[in-house]
Amino acid sequence: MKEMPKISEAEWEVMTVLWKRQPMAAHEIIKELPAKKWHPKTVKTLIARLVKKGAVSFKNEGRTYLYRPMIKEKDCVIDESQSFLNRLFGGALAPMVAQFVENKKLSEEEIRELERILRQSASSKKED
Amino acid sequence: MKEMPKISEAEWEVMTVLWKRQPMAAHEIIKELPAKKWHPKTVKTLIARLVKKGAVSFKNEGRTYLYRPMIKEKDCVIDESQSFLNRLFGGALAPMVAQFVENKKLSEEEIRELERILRQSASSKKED
DNA sequence: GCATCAGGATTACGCTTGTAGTCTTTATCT
DNA sequence: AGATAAAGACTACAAGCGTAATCCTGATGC
Repeated sequence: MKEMPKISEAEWEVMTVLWKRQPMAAHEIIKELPAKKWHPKTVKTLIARLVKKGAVSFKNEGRTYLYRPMIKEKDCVIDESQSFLNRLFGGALAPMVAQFVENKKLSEEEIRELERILRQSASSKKED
Repeated sequence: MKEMPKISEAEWEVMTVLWKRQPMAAHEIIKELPAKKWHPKTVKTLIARLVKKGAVSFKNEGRTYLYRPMIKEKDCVIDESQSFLNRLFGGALAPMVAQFVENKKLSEEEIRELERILRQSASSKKED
């Protein structure tokens, strides 16, 4: 497991657009972001910090740069999810799920969807 | 929904011990925390900040203080959970659960437990 | 009674984060 | 060619955070 750079909340949004399409120029990233959320300069700063952290790389394409993520979304999500689970639920999945389903009242639809996910996991397990 | 003060990661651990038992004196809190994780002075600082944020109150008990949480664990958990879900999964529960069950390979046992939780939610729904 | 100590109050300090602004260089418009 | 604009580099700056140390005051040990 390689050392994940720590991505802040605002930086995360930048990563999100880069994970969806890549590589991208700075102005494209800016355009993708929820309008008026940040000043373009702010986004530049976020990008620069991500580069410094090693989360994003760039290639000189003419006078401008093309950026691309250096870390995989999945890895980051796993990382964050784990720390969330540990911090709030001592690492126990069941109470976490319980909390969520209790909190957001789920529709029949959603419940069935979740059950499907679980059963799928159960069956894939057998094949190991 | 009242405005939750933002609890940092280290502060969260202090809250955790206060939520388990309350009220507590500073030295008790320090003792409850994973030994050697922080210097006692550090814990004091954390407590002081929680007080300033309004997350913890104290009552003068002789020469020392007894602290107690002013915000409910449940509320904080809901708050954090929501922001986690939004940040990483755009608020969609199913992908989040999918990610977790995929990531931590669950035992049959655990899967059944989760199914139980879901079915319970489904049935409680009928009674509304 | 004086020295010591425990506990809260205050202060410290460097790093991160959110949020930009300024500087420099180069391309482009007129 | 000079003005302007766009992109990246560098600078700014306050608040929050992790991590304590120092200060002050009242209680306690001898």
